[in-house]
Amino acid sequence: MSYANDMTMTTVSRTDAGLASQLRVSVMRLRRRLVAERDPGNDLSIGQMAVLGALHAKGELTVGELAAHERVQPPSMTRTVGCLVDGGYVERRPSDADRRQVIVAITDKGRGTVKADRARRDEWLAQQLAGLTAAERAVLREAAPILEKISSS
Amino acid sequence: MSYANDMTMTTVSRTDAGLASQLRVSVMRLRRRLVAERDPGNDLSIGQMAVLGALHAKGELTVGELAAHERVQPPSMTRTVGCLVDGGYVERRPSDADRRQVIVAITDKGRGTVKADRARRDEWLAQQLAGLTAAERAVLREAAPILEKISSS
DNA sequence: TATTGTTATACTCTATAACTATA
DNA sequence: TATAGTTATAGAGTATAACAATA
Repeated sequence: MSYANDMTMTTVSRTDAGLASQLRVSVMRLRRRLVAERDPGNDLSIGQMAVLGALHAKGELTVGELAAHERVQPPSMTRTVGCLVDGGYVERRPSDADRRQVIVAITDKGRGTVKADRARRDEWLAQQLAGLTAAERAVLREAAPILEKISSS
Repeated sequence: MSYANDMTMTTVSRTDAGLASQLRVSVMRLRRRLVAERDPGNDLSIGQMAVLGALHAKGELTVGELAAHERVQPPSMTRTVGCLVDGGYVERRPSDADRRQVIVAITDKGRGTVKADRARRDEWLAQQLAGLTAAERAVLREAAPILEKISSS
């Protein structure tokens, strides 16, 4: 990658502007495909799966925390959580520390659903990756943590 | 990248399964950030912007072509196009070849909106890219077309 | 009095079904 | 008769406003 070091500052900037465009389009398009490859045996909506995913990662969260995490208003989260409770994917209980708060916890069924859904998406993506060259896969292996770094900063 | 060639088939598969997971999470998260960085002076919905983007790229399309492109039913596209017409972003006219078809064409205002919206997203992304090392940017420059290839296959 | 969450209600987006115009 | 698009109507998801319980 030594050629990058030979560029002037102006050239690097211009190239990066193009990179931003290209990367945005690539990411948007790939995400669309990944969403389309959702588990058909899974009747939960995108929003419900997002909440379940957050709970799978963080264990337990209050309704307010979930609303903030998903950037949604509290009443919307109340509704979403209600659907998940009805389906047996999560359980709801009042907090001991502050009895106004409601703690939402994922159930075993919920964990299973998250894992199955992810496996389904990964299966499609892994097939696509298998169609690449080893060098291309190596590039993506390097790129993934960089994309992650960009998102969380 | 010669190490990949030394791996057994099983090892490669196992590694790629992990890569699929990692890549999926990275792409999903980055897309969420990019969507959040939409132009606040732009009151068009995500779906409307997607249609405008398609027209910006392809010039003119019929309602049916737009519906197929956005994977939406024709009545939904009729409605979306109607909103865009009301806002002056696109124009609608019957096809000369087949008078049942309705051709939708983007206006100058529509083109301006697409460019402003993309500039806004690219601005945020370019800032993030500027915080990377030259080597990391080089990796992303290689990765973008590979992500594109995966999506369209 | 302020905060957490819920209920009531309305709006947006998309879908299916029925219809009109053209091929 | 088949196709392109529209209109009518319904369902899912989310928002704001008003309210109940707790701090």
